[in-house]
Amino acid sequence: MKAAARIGQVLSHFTVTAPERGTGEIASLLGLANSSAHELLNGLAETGLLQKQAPGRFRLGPLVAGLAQVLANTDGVIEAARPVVARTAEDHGETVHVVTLTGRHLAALSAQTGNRPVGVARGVISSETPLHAVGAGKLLLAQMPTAELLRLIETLELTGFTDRTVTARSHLRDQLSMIREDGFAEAVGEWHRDLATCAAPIRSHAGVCVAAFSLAVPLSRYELQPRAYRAIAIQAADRISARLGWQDIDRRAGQLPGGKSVSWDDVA
Amino acid sequence: MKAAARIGQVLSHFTVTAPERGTGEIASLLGLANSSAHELLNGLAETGLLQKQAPGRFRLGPLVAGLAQVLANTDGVIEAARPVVARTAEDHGETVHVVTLTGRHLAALSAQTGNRPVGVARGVISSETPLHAVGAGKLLLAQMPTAELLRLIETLELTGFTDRTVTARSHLRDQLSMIREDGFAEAVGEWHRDLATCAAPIRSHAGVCVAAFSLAVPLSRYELQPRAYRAIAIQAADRISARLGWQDIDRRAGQLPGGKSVSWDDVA
DNA sequence: ACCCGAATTCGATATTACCGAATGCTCAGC
DNA sequence: GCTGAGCATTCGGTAATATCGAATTCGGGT
Repeated sequence: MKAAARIGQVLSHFTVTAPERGTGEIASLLGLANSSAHELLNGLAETGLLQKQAPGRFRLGPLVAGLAQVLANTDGVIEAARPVVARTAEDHGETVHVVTLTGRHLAALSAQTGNRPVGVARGVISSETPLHAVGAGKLLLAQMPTAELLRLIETLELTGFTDRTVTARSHLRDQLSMIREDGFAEAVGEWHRDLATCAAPIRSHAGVCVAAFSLAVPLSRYELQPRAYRAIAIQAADRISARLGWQDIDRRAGQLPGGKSVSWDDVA
Repeated sequence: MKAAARIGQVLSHFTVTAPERGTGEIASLLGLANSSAHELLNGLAETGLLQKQAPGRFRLGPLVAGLAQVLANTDGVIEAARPVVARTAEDHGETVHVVTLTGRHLAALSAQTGNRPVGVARGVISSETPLHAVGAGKLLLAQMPTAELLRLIETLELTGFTDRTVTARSHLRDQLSMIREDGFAEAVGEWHRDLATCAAPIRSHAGVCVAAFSLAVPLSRYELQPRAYRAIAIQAADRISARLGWQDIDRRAGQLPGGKSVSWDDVA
């Protein structure tokens, strides 16, 4: 396997639920010999991508934080989203995320917890979040090029978490095409019984969906006024899109032609 | 060269001032053939550490943002610093950083810009920041194990930026030993003529300095009340240290025995 | 003091990272 | 519309190194 892929795999195993890992742990997770994992991890620790806490205990390192600062300062989406995220979290007191898709996993570009006593932790959106059970996941799936999407769906593990979880592929496909037309996705009690999430697309100047604006709300509050949260998410996403230079010509008349997505990875 | 080190190098070349790079660019920066750089960059883009904007144009990718979120949720220092950073930036309106040392470069663990019309951008602290010309750099140097520090100083490029920059190694060494005793460092107009920075150590429960709390202020405001900023930095750093479990037994009586620093990398 | 599990070291082998030359692509100038 | 320059990209051969398994050391627990 290529070195870059290997290192990506290693780093991806450092998660919110397991932020510290050992040599043997990584070895078995990747199916490598302990000695190989040892060399990898220690190498990464020397460069600063990881940090050695104790012999054989590793965490993500300072270089990650540094790179993230660069990203936060230079990435158009994050930059444009910053004030809107802060404002929305402040105004409504709910947890807010800006999310993209990395391969088959979600990644939070920014996160802000609400200020209410009962609320959702910022950790809900991470690489471990099941795509099919949160609003942002569904929305981002719905924006993918159709061919690629169909291939991906086949390989997704549609774990059932509650009785509301969508576990049938056909059902998911139907939902996604509706979401693509609506420009809005929600998942109410589909992952955790007491969690509701919804999301709206953030579009670049070219009209391509580059991220999702996501709201995570305790179910008890969400079901009091679902329409309101829907409006909040869409409005916030549109505001960010506007800051990215998107001209909302005819939001109601229809979406982009055929949902065609331009990605340079498609040249394969 | 080892793969981990190579990849660290590549990523480190994506900076605030040059957030987007091309194949040939990286190749010449690392002294590789174009084809090698090509394979590296595209590999990284596939894993999500980088993002391909156009053929041959790369930026940091969503995986970096995701990892940073993990770090922000699980790293004790960042976690403990979050409220203090927010509070300090809010109260005084100045730009605030939490900084560590990665090899020979600074890395910002968190950053918050002030809200004043005239203020310092958050980008001041990055891997490109000269160690010897900002408070955080000096402070972190001063906390290093002595032997390692002396070796590092010899290899530092003490570029002169203004007439106040410390460019003599002997002068720097003297300053650093004072800083270690004081538990405070400042750099007034040593990098940019109109910039003042100061920093105080953040200590873990074991008393080891794990990061620096840094204040970046326009010189015009700083020189009005330098003592006040000093107090703010020290107080904030101490507050964070307290949240990390540090018992400040005798701050005035003296520092840690000999400034001995425990690092698992020292076993070499 | 002893033992057990896990990390680390070490040498042999297969993988792949690297290079240089040839090709393809995009854009600027004519 | 054509041509040329500067890139990125592809490809095959070679040298470097990632990987493995066994032996050793280290640290925590009894």
